[in-house]
Amino acid sequence: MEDMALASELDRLQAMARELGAQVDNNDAPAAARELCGALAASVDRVVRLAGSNGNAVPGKNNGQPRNSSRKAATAAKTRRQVRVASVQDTAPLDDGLSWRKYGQKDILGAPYPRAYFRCTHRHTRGCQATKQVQRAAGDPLLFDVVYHGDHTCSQADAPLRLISPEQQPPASGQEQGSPAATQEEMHMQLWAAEPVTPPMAMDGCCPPTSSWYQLPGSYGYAAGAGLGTDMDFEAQLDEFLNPTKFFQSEIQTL
DNA sequence: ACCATTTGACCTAT
DNA sequence: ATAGGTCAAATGGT
Repeated sequence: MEDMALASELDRLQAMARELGAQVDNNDAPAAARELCGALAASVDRVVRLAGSNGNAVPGKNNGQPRNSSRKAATAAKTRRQVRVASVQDTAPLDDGLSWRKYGQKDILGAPYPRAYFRCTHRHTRGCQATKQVQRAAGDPLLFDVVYHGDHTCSQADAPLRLISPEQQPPASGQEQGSPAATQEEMHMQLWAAEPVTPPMAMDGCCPPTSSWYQLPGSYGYAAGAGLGTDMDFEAQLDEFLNPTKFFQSEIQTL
């Protein structure tokens, strides 16, 4: 349907705008370029706003209406985190430094790339229920949408704060593991890394020590961005998109 | 031999 | 009926 195409295009636009923004940020580009980039971002913003508010329910976007309004969704409340990772390198597998085991892959309707399913390696040995899904963003093979759900109960916290020293340990993002306050909540976040040299890494954390997010090394540029095909809140996306200085932005919703 | 990945089948929700 | 998610046998690498 055309809504799908619209959403896809918007996602592409946002992705490209962010990519551009990162480029502009990383290399001290001329002021003109920055300005242009800002204008572009604003334009994309307006388009997204129009699309989202016109009653045009953008597929895959949660326009306020709880898609899973049934009690089933309530009972199945799980933590869920979305991360968008941009790899400027290429299609190298996302490596967040944590032990995941791939257990499936599916072609997703309307998506050019299949979705891969991973679970924690220690699922059986430690009963860790954490899983993640990785899918290439439509239109931009360098963008990966990574969705984590479930709490890591395994103490893979052996994996230290990898963000601090990327070359030693891949970065890991914090999660609310062991944080009871967050267990009933859904956390969406986009994380965007753009670094020409570093290998693509999804900064997830298998078993983060706290619910806070780690500081990111300068070599990574993070920007909030479009949650493509998932129930991202549009306004939140915009806020994040319009605040590139916020390296991180997370929102919490209940399913 | 062990472990991870691949991939078609199967299950479940819509 | 269809799509998304998971299982598990087959396969390959170390």
